[in-house]
Amino acid sequence: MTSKNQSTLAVSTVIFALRPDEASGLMTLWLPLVRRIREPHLGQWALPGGWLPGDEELAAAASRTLRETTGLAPKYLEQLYTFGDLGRSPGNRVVSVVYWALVQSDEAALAAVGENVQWFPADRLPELAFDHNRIVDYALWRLRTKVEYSRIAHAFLGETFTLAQLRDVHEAVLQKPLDPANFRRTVEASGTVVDTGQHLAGARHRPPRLYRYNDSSRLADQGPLGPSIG
Amino acid sequence: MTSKNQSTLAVSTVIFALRPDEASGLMTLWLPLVRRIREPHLGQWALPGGWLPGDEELAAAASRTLRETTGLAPKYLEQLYTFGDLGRSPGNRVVSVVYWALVQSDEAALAAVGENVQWFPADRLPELAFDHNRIVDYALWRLRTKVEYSRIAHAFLGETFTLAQLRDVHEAVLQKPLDPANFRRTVEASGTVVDTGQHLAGARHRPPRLYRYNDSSRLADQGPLGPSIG
DNA sequence: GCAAAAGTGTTGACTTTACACCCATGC
DNA sequence: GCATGGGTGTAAAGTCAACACTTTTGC
Repeated sequence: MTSKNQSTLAVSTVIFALRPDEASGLMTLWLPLVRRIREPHLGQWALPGGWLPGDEELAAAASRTLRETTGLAPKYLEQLYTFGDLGRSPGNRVVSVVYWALVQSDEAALAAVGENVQWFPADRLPELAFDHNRIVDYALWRLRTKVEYSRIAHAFLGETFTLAQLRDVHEAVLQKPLDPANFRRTVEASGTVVDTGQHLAGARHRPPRLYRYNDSSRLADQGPLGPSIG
Repeated sequence: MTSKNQSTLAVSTVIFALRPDEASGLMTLWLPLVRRIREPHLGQWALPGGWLPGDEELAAAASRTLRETTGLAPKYLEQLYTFGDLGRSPGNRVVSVVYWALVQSDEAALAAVGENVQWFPADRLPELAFDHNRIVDYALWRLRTKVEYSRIAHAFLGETFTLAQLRDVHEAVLQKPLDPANFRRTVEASGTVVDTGQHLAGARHRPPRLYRYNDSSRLADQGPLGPSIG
């Protein structure tokens, strides 16, 4: 077991959701963490995950462990990186295949929260177990530098959405305001969304159009690797 | 060994070098493959790699296995993706952490070539063992869609180089001709290369300037993860 | 009508692209 | 001189950011 030629394989997931900041009211990124219930790092917060069974696909294992620990089912799931530094865990060396996931805001609200599962704002995290702070930093960087935002934004939203909602998502991820006029033109030109013809009434202003994500436009993303949706 | 909860960990590397195509004389991407000397897939060509020892860093293992099998030492080494599909290997499930590497053209010429190691043009490969064709496709896609070309180009070239050589690299990777005038301006504006003041004489035309790669400009690449150079 | 957000139009700044042209060397 | 690639200049086309302005709803 603790032989020189063995490493243990684990799967972890960084899960992002978008919800309003309690103080400012602005949409910000949050993520759920689980409290360690055994050594090492007992009591500290960590990313949800678990050991990889020999008969389960990597993405399926990521999906399952995060469902078991947090009750969440991701709309978007993609491999992030594999961390395997010798010193990242005391004792036997652990190689972790890490995924990153996005969940819808309303689903995130329903997620199990308790003594051992809690949401934290992505840029104000406590000190996490193992090298998990580093992992979250990298996941945040990937989220923000990802060119293909339409799919990401779609993962945060429902089936239909207004351009203002879509813009909110982009602004929250990029952490800067976007010009509504220019944003509209950019999105329309990209062809990643389709006008449903419907409008959203109720607000005390002109009813905005509802759009739907254009499924036929999701190529040229991961390249030859098909996009994995857990 | 063949327990339900065990997977075997391997490390493989896709190595690229740039060399002139025999027929056209144009620079194209080539990669070395090793012949399988045992089952499964005995006799087929495969990516260099090996099992991961429990006491070796991932990047170090990638570096070592490709040195042992091909004699090459990469100037650029980066993690590509982790492949772990259940059906990718007969028998026990194998999870492979795959790296991609770039080597200098002149060094590639010195590399061991024999019955069991051979170079192939990247876009005309034979049928490889396991899922290695898929892995190479993905590595090629990553190479071509990588925004940060200067470091990549530098990895293919020597310490000093002319802008024409640098342009050759870019043209080979992107597979399209580039305007020499505009290329020059773009590179000079980027600040990734420095004029050495020296010139390269001997050709029967105006002697081109020699440039050097600017080390202080290599940030904002992998983000929070430091670049690994094996 | 008024406020608020949806949605359209326009202009100037900047970037990219195409190509004309001069420069310095070997033969 | 002539051929060859190095290196410079420049104008048209295209892209992007800022912001004025019109439209449609709830109250």
